[in-house]
Amino acid sequence: MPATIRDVAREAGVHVSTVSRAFSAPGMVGPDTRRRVLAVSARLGYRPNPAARALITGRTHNIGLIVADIANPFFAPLIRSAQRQARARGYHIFVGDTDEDPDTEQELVRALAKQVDGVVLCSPRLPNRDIVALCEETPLVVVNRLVRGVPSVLMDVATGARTAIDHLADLGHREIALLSGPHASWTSRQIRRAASRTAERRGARLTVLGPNPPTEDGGRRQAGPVVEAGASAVLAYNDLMALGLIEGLDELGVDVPGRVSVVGFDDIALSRLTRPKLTTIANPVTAAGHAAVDLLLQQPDTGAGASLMLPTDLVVRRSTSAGPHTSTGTGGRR
Amino acid sequence: MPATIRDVAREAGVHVSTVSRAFSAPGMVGPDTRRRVLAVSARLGYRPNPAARALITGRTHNIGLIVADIANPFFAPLIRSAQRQARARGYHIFVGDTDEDPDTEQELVRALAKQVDGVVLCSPRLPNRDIVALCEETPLVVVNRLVRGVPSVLMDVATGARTAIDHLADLGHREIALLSGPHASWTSRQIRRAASRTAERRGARLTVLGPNPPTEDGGRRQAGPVVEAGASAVLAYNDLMALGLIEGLDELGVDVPGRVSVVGFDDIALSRLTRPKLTTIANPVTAAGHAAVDLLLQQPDTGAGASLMLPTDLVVRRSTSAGPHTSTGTGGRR
DNA sequence: GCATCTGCTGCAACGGTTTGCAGGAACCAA
DNA sequence: TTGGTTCCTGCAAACCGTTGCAGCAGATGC
Repeated sequence: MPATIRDVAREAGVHVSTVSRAFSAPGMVGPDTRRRVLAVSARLGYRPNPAARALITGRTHNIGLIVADIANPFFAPLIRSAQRQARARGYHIFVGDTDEDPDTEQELVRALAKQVDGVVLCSPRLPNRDIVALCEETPLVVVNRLVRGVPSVLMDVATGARTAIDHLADLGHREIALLSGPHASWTSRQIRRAASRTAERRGARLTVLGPNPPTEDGGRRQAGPVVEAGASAVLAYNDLMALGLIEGLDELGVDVPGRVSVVGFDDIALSRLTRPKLTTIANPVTAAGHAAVDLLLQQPDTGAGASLMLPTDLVVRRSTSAGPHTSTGTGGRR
Repeated sequence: MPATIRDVAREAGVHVSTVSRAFSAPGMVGPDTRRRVLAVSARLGYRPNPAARALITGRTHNIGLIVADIANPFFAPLIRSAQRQARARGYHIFVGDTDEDPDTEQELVRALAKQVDGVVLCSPRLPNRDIVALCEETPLVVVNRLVRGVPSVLMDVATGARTAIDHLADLGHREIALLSGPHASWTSRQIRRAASRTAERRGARLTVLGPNPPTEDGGRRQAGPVVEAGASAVLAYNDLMALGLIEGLDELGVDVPGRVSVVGFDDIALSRLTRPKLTTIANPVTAAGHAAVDLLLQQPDTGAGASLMLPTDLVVRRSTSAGPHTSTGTGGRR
């Protein structure tokens, strides 16, 4: 029903190859021929069929974007910026939601592989080995995970965690709890390691609570354990958990930041809107989405393996305050 | 490089058509032939190329999903549930972000049209006329808009708005402000009309403030105007605006719900996490995403034009309280 | 034993586009 | 006029599957 290249060719009195070239290699056809072809195309509403084009060129001008959970506000800006950047470069994007399930993740990549020029895999839950295998089947860029030989976009969560613990230690906290994320999360491991080290260096005790689902509810459930652990400060794997925790603590009558300080991770949009406003480590998600697409599309040029580390940032708001060991001597007063 | 149907045919010692049928019409090939073909396919990692398949069958098994803003938390669950339902039915989804721009919206539908079996258009900003035109080019389902002849999924925002105003009137509010949404939003018009009527019926005065961008910032900016208008209660076009407004009022030293009651719209996930927790009209977004996909995929059967109206729900939390005209006589005390 | 039917498989056209190759016209220089 | 360019256009193969049709073998019916 929609016009094909043949319809245009017939109507314009030229061969189909000329029509094709009028679109994809404008310099190769005579100016007046080109004008005529374009005019006819417009009149007939002709648009080249991407599937047919892909079949022969091997380039689909589509990319796949796979995340653990589309509805997680952490990913929303990433998807948005990836989509925007893709579109700017003439690409469309497929999104896939793995629901935190590694098998779905793998299956999704494979299913998409044939209809995309590459896949951006965000916060994968798959073991490295499988990611490498997928990488051989289709161009791949991984976000939030370091995999040897696979180009990746990372956010410097280790430094973020260090900064967060330093911030809490500076405030005089010595009993700190860490709400860890999903077991398969590389980010969570990074945070945990950096937090442990920093806590040790600062002479604070770090209690790791988890793994937890990276949701509000995952945080709320740890409210009890947090007070039992006697922590005066908490670093959460992400803002959602931090907010859930604050919620849970509130239900227990524990004031934040009065009795417990809470630091989140990500700086999702809503952490500015809660009360108390959340102190958190800002993750450069928008930049990451943009960068992942760029990396994917230029991949053949630069060669695989290029990785990118984006900086994180401590944003101090109102969910942290001075702890029991505030050193009035050297730390100054607040 | 990836295996094609011909590789499998050669390796299995059968004709390509047999391989094809082994996948798409298993009953038509002999059982042992089928087994052999499948075994070879597995060994070679063969998967039918969807583009080639689409070229001849005319079905891509993809659908397009277009929203005004992916990062808006209202759409996230919708995208998620649409993706899930699509996948359950063997479809993948493209997402497009129009950035609230009608032209982008139209262009996106057209660009996607050839590579999808249909498009779900959410909260379109395009005039009805253009939507009808698009509908003739590709199967279309519209969410949050009623367009004659185009199948649509609606949420009963009119009833929602009525319920909200009734709630506020019941609480004794007589000066109510409405923060309207984007000018091109059908939903916003519906809300406005229903709110006006209800306010009139209840003897309350409704001041319409807007149009506003449907964001936190759009709400914050109206904090001043709200107090100037002397309103003791506000209904916002969406939760984001409501939260922004509360934020703005807080900066002005106006307590919510002490001096001003605020009702939001949508019941996005985070409205449970703010303080005060937001009273809002819950929109059945997840159901809508699911339904839109179903409607789109069964479209040829039921014929176009089928529309679906999903119910909304008032969720009373802590951002509303008794107003100046509390009728202690009939309304009971609180 | 012959015609008929059923079940499986092969053949070849087809879908819409791209692209290497070749041919033709117009141009220039000698 | 001839030979060599340069530009433009047409031809046809190719991409990877699907599907209507025909053929063939074996089984069935009489």
